[in-house]
Amino acid sequence: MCGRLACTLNPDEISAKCEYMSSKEKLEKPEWIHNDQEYKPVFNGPPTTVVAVLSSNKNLKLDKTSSTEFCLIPMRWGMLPSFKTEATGNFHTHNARIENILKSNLYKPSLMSGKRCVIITEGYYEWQTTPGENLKQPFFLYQNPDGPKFESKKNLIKLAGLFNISKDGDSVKYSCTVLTREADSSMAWMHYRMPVILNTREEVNNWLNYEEIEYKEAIDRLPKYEDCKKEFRLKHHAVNKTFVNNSSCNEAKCMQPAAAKYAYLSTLHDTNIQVGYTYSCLQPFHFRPIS
DNA sequence: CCAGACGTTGTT
DNA sequence: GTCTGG
DNA sequence: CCAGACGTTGTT
DNA sequence: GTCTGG
Repeated sequence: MCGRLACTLNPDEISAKCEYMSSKEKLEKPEWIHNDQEYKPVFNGPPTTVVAVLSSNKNLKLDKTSSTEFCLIPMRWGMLPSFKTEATGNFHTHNARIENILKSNLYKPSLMSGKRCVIITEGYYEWQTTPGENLKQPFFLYQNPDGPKFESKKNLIKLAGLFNISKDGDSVKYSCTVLTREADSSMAWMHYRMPVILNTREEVNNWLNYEEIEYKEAIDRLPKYEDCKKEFRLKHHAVNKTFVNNSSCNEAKCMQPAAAKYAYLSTLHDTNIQVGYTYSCLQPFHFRPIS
């Protein structure tokens, strides 16, 4: 899941939509930190794309700290392990299972050093697989009260993640990964995993404020999709597979609604999902069937 | 002791 | 089939 | 996530 | 770096 995303807002728009309550009880817009990676708006971004990431500024190993408590910083999506220095090969992870992060050698160092972050997206893509058929229908998932009018009132989807800082020759590279968990029953028809989504300021603060909230507590406080308010539930529509499947096609048409290629998909799924809705033919997969 | 792994995804 | 690159 | 490569020789 | 397996 969560292997392709979109974020078409410019840096200033993102900052405005990431306003948070500071420790002085004031609303603050996070300042952008500049490194040698560069965030650019993206319509169809695969792992390795540079994404906008919100983090506490205190664990970023900066020469000077930013003027805001939280800040935005460009990071490579696809976390490089902390134990690799220099040319890291291609060992990276763009998703991290929340079930595994506490016992994993890869993620424990990030958790222990407070490298918790929020990956800023406008939406993400998911490919629905159908058992027994070699067909995959891509969908775009997003939070936009106006539906698919991408020009106005864009709402962001904030994904809980972890990050790392690794040496890359003479420079320093920031990289991050998105936490995933089993999909809620209303989402399972599309895919059996989903990202951990943060909606409220409190949820964002719980995850980023690593000095006040230690990692085990922070993980416990991560919200479950099935508990989120109706206004935060994701919308979706089918998208054009010819465009979206090709990660080199970084164009707005990737996000546009398209007819699902197969009749059963368009009749059952080409509407916004309802809370509690389950598509009985596509239960979550399991690694091994019980029985 | 040293060597080698360290991850997710999909999927039946 | 499996790895790399986008 | 998907798409595309998957190789050697000789050498400006 | 740190844990597991030999």
